[in-house]
Amino acid sequence: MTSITLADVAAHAGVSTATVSMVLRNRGRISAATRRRVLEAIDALGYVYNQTAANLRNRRSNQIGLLLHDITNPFYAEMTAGLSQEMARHDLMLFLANSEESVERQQKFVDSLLQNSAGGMVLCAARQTPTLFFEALKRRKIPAIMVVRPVNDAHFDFVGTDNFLGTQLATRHLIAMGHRNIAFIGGSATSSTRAQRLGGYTSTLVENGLPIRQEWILCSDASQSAGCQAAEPLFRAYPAITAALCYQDVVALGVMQALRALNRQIGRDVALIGFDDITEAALVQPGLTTISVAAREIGRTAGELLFRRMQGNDEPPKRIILPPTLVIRGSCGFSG
Amino acid sequence: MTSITLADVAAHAGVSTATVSMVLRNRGRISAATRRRVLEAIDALGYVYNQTAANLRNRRSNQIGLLLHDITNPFYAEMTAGLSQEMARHDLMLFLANSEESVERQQKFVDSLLQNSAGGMVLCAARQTPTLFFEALKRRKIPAIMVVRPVNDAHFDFVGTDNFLGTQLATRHLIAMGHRNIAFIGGSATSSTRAQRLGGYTSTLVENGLPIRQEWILCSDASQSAGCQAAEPLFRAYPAITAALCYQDVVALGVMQALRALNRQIGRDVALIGFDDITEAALVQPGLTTISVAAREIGRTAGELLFRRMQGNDEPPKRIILPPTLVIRGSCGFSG
DNA sequence: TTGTACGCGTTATCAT
DNA sequence: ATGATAACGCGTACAA
Repeated sequence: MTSITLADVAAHAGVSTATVSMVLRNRGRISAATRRRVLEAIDALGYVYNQTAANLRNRRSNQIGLLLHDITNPFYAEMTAGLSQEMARHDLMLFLANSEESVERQQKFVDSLLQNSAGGMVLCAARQTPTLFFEALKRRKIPAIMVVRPVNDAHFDFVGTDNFLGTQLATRHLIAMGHRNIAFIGGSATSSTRAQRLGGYTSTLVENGLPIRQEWILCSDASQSAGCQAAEPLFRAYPAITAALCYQDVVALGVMQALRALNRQIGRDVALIGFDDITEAALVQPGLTTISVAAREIGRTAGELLFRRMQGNDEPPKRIILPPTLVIRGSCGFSG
Repeated sequence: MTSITLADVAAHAGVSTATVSMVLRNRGRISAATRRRVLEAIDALGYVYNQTAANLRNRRSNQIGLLLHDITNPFYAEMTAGLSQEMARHDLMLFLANSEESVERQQKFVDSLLQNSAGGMVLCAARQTPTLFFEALKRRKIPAIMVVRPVNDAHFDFVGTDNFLGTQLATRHLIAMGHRNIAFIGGSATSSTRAQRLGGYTSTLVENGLPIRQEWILCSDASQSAGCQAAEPLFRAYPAITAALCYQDVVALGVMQALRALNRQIGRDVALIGFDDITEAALVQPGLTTISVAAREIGRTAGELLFRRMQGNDEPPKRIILPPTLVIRGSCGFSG
């Protein structure tokens, strides 16, 4: 099965390899007749274009990489779908890797991308990523878009959501519903995303003359069980709390569990708001009021921007912040 | 930024390119001293291996493709995570594409894989895939593993679950709980997976001397809303139905909605079983009893098998059927 | 439109 | 036992 090469096609069509290459890529000025002959030869021989040879010659491939921590997280799955769609539109191939927050795996993936002459990458960097990683990445001239988790380096493009505004919206909503004792549950203490969300919450409390109570602000891992474990002692210790803003929907789902265990009815005794608007938020009973961050749109936007960068666009780095929206469901009750 | 090549490394270390190549790939007989010199040179020059050049020479890449219809479906996200993990173990790069059931997009992706000399692929073929597609794929010598959706061609390896056994387990469980009037809701009429699941259901009914009522067997799209729309008229028309077996969890979630709208309590008035054991199944209230098909395990297994095929294993095509298990939650009640 | 040097590892064959 | 030589994989783009 000695494969057919572009040279074979050229010979069969009675033209040069340069001509065939130009026909294949719609470049240069080729007469219609020649073009037809070439296309016929390609068809007759069953020629398969060798992208690898082209990539080698071009010193650049049509492959881009997406790094996440966990594709299983519905938020990231949705984002991936958006990016994937955008990549398909431009005939780019998408590499996927899950870091699972491992800096080593992340580094390995990026190294592989470089070895494959990837055209670019979209990264949601692992939590403990050292500054060195970004420094090294900058030196390579490969376009890289950061998503979701902002990076402390203005060199990189970033696409994410307005965390601050998101929790502002949420907190205002709770206050408008009459709540005065609002807890904040979830997130890792070292997360800058959390800092922003926390900021939206605390600043809105202050604006409304409400006190900030440190003991009502909790951290938790990004899982349902962690949310549940964090929430139960909180609500037990402070029965005055009538509402909680959660760092993530998945945490909010855990808080729901805790409240059920405490026999406090969600939407009546306690109002709950999440963040992310994952699919599950619409499925639980009552539905989880949450901040929607348009995960798919983040993916799509990152894809667009990356594509432009790959085309040579060298405007200054951009920070694209997609506006979050409040999605009202049953978990805050429906009274004003 | 003229990049460092293997030849540069060789020059710097005072050896030939062959030697450097052998060091990099741990092949052949290289003395420890030479090896060290080469490694030092690599380090000193900041050499980046050019995988593309290697792929061109090898006429094969370390890249493999995964085709799904929708990464957003939690079942497939989970499977992807399993495959991704397996690929990372073997230093293989994973291409991802969503066909969204489009035969064209699927073909395009596979063509791209061929053009990139992919080492193999894992496919969950689009629903209307023509036989020609598989015929053409067979002629290429590239390993391809089919997952989840079986293909009518014994040439291909397959990894999936035992749909028949799954619905047998589910139906037996319902019967053991005392149900006699059991509906079957969901799936596309043309799906062979559905045929199998339906078979497990009907044969178990027959085994137990229960009648099969065609009007209690419904199709539906794979969405919550479709499940809801299908279920409501059914339960309205046939109040005698006390249990339903759903083609998919996502359909079951819709059926739950419908039952709530009809004021029939799930787990008490009507028992419900799903299929897939997606994350949401554990989150809804009451929890959805379902058939777990170990999505992650399917991905991992497909990855293992693909890797072996890429290593040259040419045993006859395998059909690996992972056993499903019944996961009991609240949606069937807890009485025996 | 064409001729052809080039991108860069790989490995079979040969040398010491 | 170690290492060198050089042909090769195949598309691209520039000079002619």
